[in-house]
Amino acid sequence: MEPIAKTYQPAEVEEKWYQRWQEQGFFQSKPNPRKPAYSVVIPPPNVTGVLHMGHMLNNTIQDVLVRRARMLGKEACWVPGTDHASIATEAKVVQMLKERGIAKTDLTREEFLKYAWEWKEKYGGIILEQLKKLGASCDWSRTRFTMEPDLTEAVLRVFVDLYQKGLIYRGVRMVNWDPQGLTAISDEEVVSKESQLKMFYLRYPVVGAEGEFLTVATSRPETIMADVAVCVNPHDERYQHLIGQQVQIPLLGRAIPVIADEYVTMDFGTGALKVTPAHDLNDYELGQKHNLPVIDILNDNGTLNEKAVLYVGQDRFAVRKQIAKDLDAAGLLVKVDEYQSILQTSERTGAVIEPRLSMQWFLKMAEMAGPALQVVEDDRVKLYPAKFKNTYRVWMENIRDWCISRQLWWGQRIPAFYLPDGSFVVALTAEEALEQAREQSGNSALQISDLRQDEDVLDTWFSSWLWPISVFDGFKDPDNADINYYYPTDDLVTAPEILFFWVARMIMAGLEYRHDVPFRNVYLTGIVRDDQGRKMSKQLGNSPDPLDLIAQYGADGVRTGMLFSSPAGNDLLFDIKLVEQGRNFTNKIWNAFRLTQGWEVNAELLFPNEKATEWFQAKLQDALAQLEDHFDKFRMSDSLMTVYKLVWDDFCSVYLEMVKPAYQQPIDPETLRRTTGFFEQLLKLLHPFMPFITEEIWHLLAERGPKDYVCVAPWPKQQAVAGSADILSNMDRALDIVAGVRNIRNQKGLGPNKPLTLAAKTDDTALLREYDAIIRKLSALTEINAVDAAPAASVGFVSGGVEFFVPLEGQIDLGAEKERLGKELEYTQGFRASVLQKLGNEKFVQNAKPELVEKERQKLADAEAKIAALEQSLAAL
RNA sequence: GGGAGAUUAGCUCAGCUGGUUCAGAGCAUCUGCCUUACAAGCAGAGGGUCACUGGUUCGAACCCAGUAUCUCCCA
Repeated sequence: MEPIAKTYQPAEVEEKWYQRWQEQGFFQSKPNPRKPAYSVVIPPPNVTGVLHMGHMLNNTIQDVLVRRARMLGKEACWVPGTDHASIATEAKVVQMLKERGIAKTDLTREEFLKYAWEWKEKYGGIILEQLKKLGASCDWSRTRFTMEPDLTEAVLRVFVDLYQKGLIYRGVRMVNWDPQGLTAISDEEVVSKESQLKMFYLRYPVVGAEGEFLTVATSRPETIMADVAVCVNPHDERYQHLIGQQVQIPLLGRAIPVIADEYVTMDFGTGALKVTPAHDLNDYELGQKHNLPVIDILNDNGTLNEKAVLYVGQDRFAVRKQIAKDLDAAGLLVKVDEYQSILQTSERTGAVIEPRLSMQWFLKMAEMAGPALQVVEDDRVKLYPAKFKNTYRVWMENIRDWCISRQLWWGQRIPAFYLPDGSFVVALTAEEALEQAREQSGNSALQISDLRQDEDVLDTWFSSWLWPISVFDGFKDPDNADINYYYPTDDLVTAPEILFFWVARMIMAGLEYRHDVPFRNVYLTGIVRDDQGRKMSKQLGNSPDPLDLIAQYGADGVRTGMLFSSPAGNDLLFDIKLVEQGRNFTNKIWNAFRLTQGWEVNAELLFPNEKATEWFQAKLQDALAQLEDHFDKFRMSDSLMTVYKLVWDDFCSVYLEMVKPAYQQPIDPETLRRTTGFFEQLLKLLHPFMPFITEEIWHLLAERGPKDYVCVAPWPKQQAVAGSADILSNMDRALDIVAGVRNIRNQKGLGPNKPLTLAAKTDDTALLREYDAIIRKLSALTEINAVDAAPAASVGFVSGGVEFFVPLEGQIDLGAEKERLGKELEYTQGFRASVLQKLGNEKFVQNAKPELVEKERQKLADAEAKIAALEQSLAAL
């Protein structure tokens, strides 16, 4: 047999096992009426994206849940896929074309889409391949894409349906315009950024009052050409005389009225607000209220149009700089202040958002929000951590209509068809549209070519909100076996930032189209940050490449590293040390395997390890119960930590040390059998976290049948161990004695193997006799004796209320020993005093639970025994 | 400006319905060890006025009020 490597080599085994799992079809799922279903849909990543640390965390958690469910005997189904990410993908395609010298405007829609699909075929799905490296146990045969034909059809049907229900409408609204992406985006796609801005103070000459000015503060001087009024607070004494007068727009000279409205804050700026309805939402509302006109001076791309009169064709930011100079030159600029404010930017392109009036499609939210809030309030959908329930409620109660149209080509084209007269019909196909159009217009001569389909596409989230239904073909075939079996799905793992974008809307769609929630539990992960708490980003360059990490530390190491510090909902401060710790853990497991692997069996030997195996069995069951509890509460890092400590501390540091034979000595068959059994149990518990190494060792540990993989092994069952509590506490006492001896070895600088003896001052020697072999083995003692008094020249310690002594001829510092015992005595006396005080308190004795009072009495008795013992020891010195 | 949450060891976090002298884990730290499974390791140790101030209670990290600081969401 080849020697086994001293350190675990993940690269060699990961590829192999992932391939075997797939060959065996372990990840593939189909409805099985004899098993309970467990389903998860992946939050579809952007089809052209690459794996980042956030994906790693998110998908590791999903895989842990799915693998455990599979082992629990459920029909586990994890559906993978990607979304088409319209803005992001279109931007990338536009960029690619630009590099080839092609402008989007040179292409027809069809030509552009051809390029886009080409791009998607080339780069799409890379991320799914990367997930395999992580070990993700998705059913790849079910991979879906939000723009594939079936899912597109689902989207269009839903659009038509909601339109017919009167929930979708078309209207002019102030939208968030992305001048770079050249599209409207929804409120949820706007990112507010704290920024240092400049506040310009401009003079507006008062009409008919030579030399008098009204000073207005604005951060956007380039929009003055779109001003239609200046507004002051009606109670502002400074401006009373101006209300109803007119002022001139600086440079431009156009006269606009001074109006009054309580909306204006008197102590912000100068208390005079320029009103620009076309370019600010609040101004728009103010304009509506006061019947003011709307002057839109911006083009789609953020340059000024001819309505601006000045600076036509220049970009808004260039104009801002220029106009400031020009105003200053004209003596109309009073001053410029720096101030902190919020800048709205596009989540997709990073461009500064322009509030802009335009015709868009909207989905009414009010009707759908009510039920979607209710199911979360009722815990029919549970959020983890629960604090997000509040956030969710606030949002749902203040929800606004959803702008679902995007001025892009990459996406599902809105199935609205315009008639020559400007009216429109909504239908799934052009043929149906034609039929409707003929009926609506009364013109039976209309042809398809007379209809013009809406140019816009639908928001990507308008596809993703259907995901839990559409991946199971629940729209195409609402009564099919898959949807009936897998829906509602069980758990959804995603980031809190898309709670509204996506989670809330999936709930709405689920209730609308399946009359049931889309999932029962939503686990919200935190954001992966670097060790300084900064969000990981490409720009900062503070994000490691996940695939490099896997190559370097192994997928199992990376997975556990990510989970070590990721309590639900909290951000994860990523530190490479965590991954190292994960890698070290794989190595620990590997070496435990090497140890047992090296044992030679001697069939003649008797079984000497009853106590040790009985204890580990109890310990394992204890840990299993804790583990189940953590899993039930979605406490992933606690689950992992429970297994980590069970394996490292209890199995490796204690159990294996208790049972392992002396160097080059053979082992008895029963110990080997039981140890191997324990190891198998541990591999099962470890498997969801560390799929690769566990599969590797599983197969090295024993000859396995063709279908015998830990990946599909049954999860250990909880079973009561008779006398478990005593077994555990007795061993704790024994191990505490071991620690006492080891501590003395350390303090006195004795080596770990120097033969020592131990004397115990007690009459109750039952425990010592029972655990004699274990204590002696773990602390390298030749013998343990019961004594009546402290042996001369010995160092002592107290454990479990009993005094122990290690005789050490000529190596004791009497003074230090006295001091130590004195401290111990002092502490114990203090402890007794506090217990006495409690027991002396009549109200305590009356009010507290009887078993609590009894416990206190026991503590008192223990303390008194200990004090007596310590006093004797001190006297003996 | 409105709302939510947080503040426990150097760091990241547990601490369930108040009840082991004011408390736990992992990592980090310190000390000693290359003791043939593992130095990616072993053994041991130290470390906290539970943000602050009051209150309720026989008893408070835990409940209440206020203060401070931080984070997130919304405007």
